[in-house]
Formats: sequence, C-alpha cells, structure tokens
Amino acid sequence: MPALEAAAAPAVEVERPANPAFGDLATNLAMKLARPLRRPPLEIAEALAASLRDGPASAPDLVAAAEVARPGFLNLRVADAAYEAVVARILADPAGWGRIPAVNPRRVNVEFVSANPTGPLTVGNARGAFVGDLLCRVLEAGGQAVTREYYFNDSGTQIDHLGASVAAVRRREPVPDDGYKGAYVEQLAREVPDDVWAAAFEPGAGTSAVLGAWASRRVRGMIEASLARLGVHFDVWKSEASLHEEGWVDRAVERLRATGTVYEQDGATWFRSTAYGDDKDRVIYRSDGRPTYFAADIGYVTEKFSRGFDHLIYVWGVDHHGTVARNRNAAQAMGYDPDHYQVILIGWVRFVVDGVEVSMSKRAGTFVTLDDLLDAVGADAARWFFASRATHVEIDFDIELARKQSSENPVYYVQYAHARIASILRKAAEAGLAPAPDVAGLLAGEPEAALVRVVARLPEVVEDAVLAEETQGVTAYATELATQFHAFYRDARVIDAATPERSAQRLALALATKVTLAKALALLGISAPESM
RNA sequence: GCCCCCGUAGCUCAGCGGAUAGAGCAGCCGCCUUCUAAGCGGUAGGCCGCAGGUUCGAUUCCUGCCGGGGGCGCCA
Repeated sequence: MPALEAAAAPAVEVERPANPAFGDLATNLAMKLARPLRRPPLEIAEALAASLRDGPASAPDLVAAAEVARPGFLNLRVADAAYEAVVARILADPAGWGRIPAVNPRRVNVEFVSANPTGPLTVGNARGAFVGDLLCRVLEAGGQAVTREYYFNDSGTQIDHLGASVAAVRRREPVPDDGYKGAYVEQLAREVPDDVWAAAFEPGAGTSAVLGAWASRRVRGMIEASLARLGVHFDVWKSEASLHEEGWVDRAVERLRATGTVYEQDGATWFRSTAYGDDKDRVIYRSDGRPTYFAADIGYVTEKFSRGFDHLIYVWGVDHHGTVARNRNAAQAMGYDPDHYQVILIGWVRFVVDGVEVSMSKRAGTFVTLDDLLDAVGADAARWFFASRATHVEIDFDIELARKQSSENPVYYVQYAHARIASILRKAAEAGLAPAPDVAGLLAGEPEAALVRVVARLPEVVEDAVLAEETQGVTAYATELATQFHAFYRDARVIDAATPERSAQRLALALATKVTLAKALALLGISAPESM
C-alpha cells in the first residue's frame, strides 16, 4: 500500500448499507482513494480488507468480516460480541444509554410561539410550539443549556382592540370592525371582575386599555394552560413593553447609531440594513416618533445577550422570512456574531377537513383552537405528527383523518411495543425469571441478532438529530425498532421456563429494547406507557 | 420584477452522493387454544415534475424551465 499524502486523504465515510447482505457497515473509501492513488478501487478495497482481516488493522472483537463488493465498497460485519456488549451496557446503565458526548456545550436561548395574548392559541400555533420544544430537547441532548422563551406584546393597539371588544360584548353592543370575536371574547366579557369593570370607566382611565390589560393577562393564562397540555413549558415570559420601559430599545439604537448605521430621513429613524446586503433600509422610529416592531427586536437582542447567552435561536413561521435579514444585520452591526443569531423558519400548515382547508382568523373567530386539536387527536399523536416532518416543509394536517386514524397512528404502534415489553417483563417476574446480565451467545439466534442491530443504533440516531436539529430520524427509528421488536415477539418466545437461560437472555434483550424505545420517545417528549 | 420553500406510491410524508427508492394510512388475501391482534405475514402500487450539467456513481449537488406555496410596509 503506497503511503498517502495527508492532503490527498479523503474523509473516511462509513454508512449502513440498506441491504443487510452487505454487512453492518460499508465504506466507499477505496473508491475515494482510486483517483489519488491511481489504482483500481477493487484493488485498494482488497488491500484494506486484508489489513482488517489479519493485518495491522485487525480487531476481531469488533470486526468479524471484511469483504469487497462490486464497484469498490468495503463491507464490514460487526462481531457478535460487540453487539452483546451493547446489551450488557444498556442493562448496566440504562440512564446513560443513548447519551452522546456534548456536541456544542453552549448557552442557547430559544424563542418560540410568541403569539400575542389577544386570543387562545390556534392550531396554527401548534406547529411552532411542538417544533420549538422538540428543537430544545434535541439541543439539550447535544449538551446545550437551553432557555425556552416566550415573547409577547402586552400593550398597544391590538390589546386596546381586545379591550374594546370585551367592553362591547359585555354591553351587548356590536363588536367594532377591528375588534375580536369568538366564544372566548364572550367568556372574557362574563368574567371581568366588578372592580376592573369599574376602573375601566373611571374618568380618564382609558376603557379599552384597562380592559385590554386585564383581558390579555387572562388570555395569557389560557395560553399557558394550553401549552401545558402540549407538554411545553417556558422558562421566561418576556413582555415587549418591558423592553421599552427598561430602556433596552433606546440604548440599542444609540449603540447602532455609534456605528454609523443609523440615519434620519423623512422624519423617521432608519437602520442602514443595505450595508449588510438587505434589499432596503428599515425604519426604527416612525416619523411620529413611535418605535416599530423592529426597534423592539433590536433592543431585545441586546437584552438577551446581556443575560449571557452564546447563541440565540428564533423559531418563526415562514411568513417572517422577510424580517430575518434586517435583524441579523442589526445584530452584526452591534458587534454580535451573526452566526449566533439563528432563525429557524417553520413551513406553513394547511389544516384541512375532508380535503378542504380550514381558514383561521382570531378576529373573525373562525378558527380551530389548539385545545380543539388536542381534544381530537391527543398531545402524543399531534407531537408525533410534527416531529416526523421536516421543519421547513409545508404540510397538510387533516384533522378528521388524524381523529379517525388515531388508533392506527404510528405513535401508538411504537407505544404499544413499549407496553407489550412491559407486560412481558411483568409476566416474567411472576414466573420468577429475570433478565440476564451476561448475554454472551445471544446473537446466535436470528431474531435476536436482527433486533440487537436496531437497538444498537440509538446513539447515532440521537447524534444525527442533534447535528441536523431535526427529529424525523428519531420517529423513523422508533417505528423501525417497534417493527423489529414485533417480529422478534413473533419469532422468539421470551418467557419459557423450559429454557431458563435462553429466556433470561431474551428478557435482557427485551428490556434493552424497552429502554431504547423509552429513550427515543423521551427525546420527542412523548410518553412511554407501561400498559395500553 | 426580486427573494425563500416545496414538487418522491392513491393520500400524508421520510430519504438528500452510493449497491434492488422507504414508512404510515388507504386497497386486496390470510393469521387470535400459546408472553397485550393498538399485532403479524403476503400482495398490489413509483419516467423520485421536465431538460441539461458535474461525478466512477445523481431522487440526492449545479443551471434552466414548468407547477404549487410564502415573503417583499414608517403592519405584526
């Protein structure tokens, strides 16, 4: 084997062949080396295989076979002992199984949902809530310290409109055109305490503002309760008004001004976003002096970084795509690394019933609430639905279908496998059988060998999810593992007093599978029931 | 006009440089005297939008086109 120039050495890529006949692992290294070495790929692969078999690279405890295949693949078969060691390790330390070395140990702030408290969360907010929380779980799995943050506007015209709507409904007057309608407004109107109602009509009190402030606090409580049903909990609830009151906005604008990227024109104050590649410059203070939403965003960035975060993530709907550049540009202008201002855009969700899109509008009151969705399909099923699809793609959510299929939903299939194992373990305990700590020889059985190979993949599935900041791989893996277990259940009798040693080993494998399923589900925030 | 995303099985979606393209649901045919049938087996179903290009190799990367969605406010 000729020595390789370091620069010419390609990265070693190892993958899992789709076809089990090709072994457990395969590498295209020989094909990558063909050009720099100017040798046929098959010849190189053969040399590598020889080295692994009984040469300097041989490791009989890990690699049981090394074979060369057609274009130049090097296919490896992992030793049974290596898989058996995995099972033993899972049983010895279940909590540690699936934990991976920290990928990026940093303090990260993840802001998501952030719907204004002018009405209950709708199904439109559901994806943001699930995806945001899923992202946080994945980041945590990668060793990051995550703060879940909810940003909301608790003052201003929208809140005034809410207050005016509540007042109108309470007085049985028509709701203003720009007001809010819907059952929740009627509920709010009924619940206004007498002292609040009286205060709202004090001379000079500002009826809409007073009622709006009260109503938005009530709505925020409703939102928090809905999120709790999803299993989503925020660490920080940040009000936009507080950013202004505490001076974050003005200070940030002055900081920008000092860099020369702020100018006055037409009576307004602008940020020179085009200096960083944006289409146009952006207004910070309107000509009447009122700050734009962008102004608050600028102040918020400085406020977040002042709390010591290394990295900020914003989970937004695609409709906010146009605001990404200005915000990142402003962060950069203020001296922050733009790579630490990350925006994740969530694809649109079309909620359809019988193939027809359901339009949603808080103002028109024609929306399906998040609670309606949960009543229909359940938190685990809804969470699974979003976890199994890429964040950025647009998706259809057929509510009727989800409701109808709920018992056929893949999430129940996976949970069922977990519950089934739990049942077996209970039965085994009654029969006086316990999982064997030592499973040497376990792989002799075909059903066992097939199952272990899937169980053993958990760490890399977790790592892939962390690197991609996506969870579809986890749902796919959980489904595959459940399928493999069901096959094992069919082919291998676990509880069998006639062969106690084999039974104990199979119990160990079943338990390892249960732990693995639970880990995958936990990463997704989905429950792993002991019985169904 | 400019920018972003998508186009894979009847439907909803994975796969995103490798060796026969996958899952769930829907369809059809079977399987409960045995550890949970929310299960299992079998079967059927695809010019991976179209056309070029890069590569030993493209559903995967690049370009163009066609089709769908979204964004381009001193709104949020």
